[in-house]
Amino acid sequence: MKSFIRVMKALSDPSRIKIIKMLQHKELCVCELTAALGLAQPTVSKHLKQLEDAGLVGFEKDGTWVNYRLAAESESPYAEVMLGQLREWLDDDKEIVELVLRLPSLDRQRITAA
Amino acid sequence: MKSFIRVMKALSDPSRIKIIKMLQHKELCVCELTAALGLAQPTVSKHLKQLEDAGLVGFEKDGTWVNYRLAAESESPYAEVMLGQLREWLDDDKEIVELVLRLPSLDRQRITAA
DNA sequence: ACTATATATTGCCATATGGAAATATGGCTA
DNA sequence: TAGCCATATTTCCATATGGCAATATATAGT
Repeated sequence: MKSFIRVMKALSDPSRIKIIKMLQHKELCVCELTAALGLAQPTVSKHLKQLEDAGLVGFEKDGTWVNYRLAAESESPYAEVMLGQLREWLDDDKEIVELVLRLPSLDRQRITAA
Repeated sequence: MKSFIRVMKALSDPSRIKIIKMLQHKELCVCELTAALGLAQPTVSKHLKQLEDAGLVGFEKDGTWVNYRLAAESESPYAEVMLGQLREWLDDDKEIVELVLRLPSLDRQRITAA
């Protein structure tokens, strides 16, 4: 029950859903997610931790950068199913559409410069 | 997005999940759910309202009793899918098993008497 | 109408949660 | 080593949430 609740709670926040929907298109580092969401960096890190604890995302370190991606084979069956469902859901949500449209122009180099 | 979040939030609480898992077996009135969960009646009513707002349950009034059931054809596609998934999930959870085992002995008449 | 009963609503409290600012950590690079 | 940069952790605040007690509402039955 606890692991199930963890997944549901992780999926109960718009910011975390936006993160998942962006990660459907490509891996992103924390600074890119931070810029895209318009939130403070610690806030994004906290969200990512919750998503990771739920088995929804994973990451790979690349120097100082940490690239997050959707969990491929999660330990949680709930996470796997929900990630599958989320592939079909919310693609037409206004906020999601706008975020995804801006994804190609997201560049960690430019973000740093700014 | 809002309707999706509503469903996820509704499914983020153990008590509400227990309600759904019990309703998979039979319709139940508020007093039966209250007795089964060991919570105060207003607490259960509030949970039921959240489940209803999410499109997860419906009810039918029968005199003073109100019988709750799982939503058959929900307005929310998210609710429908999640109810389907929950048919397959958590059946082996210890707390759920115990609740379901006690379901047959749940009798609204006896509850009133006590 | 009056009473009793099942449920809903309201008000309140303790804890959980999302957010930002400040600080700590860890890995480059000079 | 020093210093910088990306990320993580800590701390704090405002709001949200789950719980109960008290009260309101509604429907029987007398």
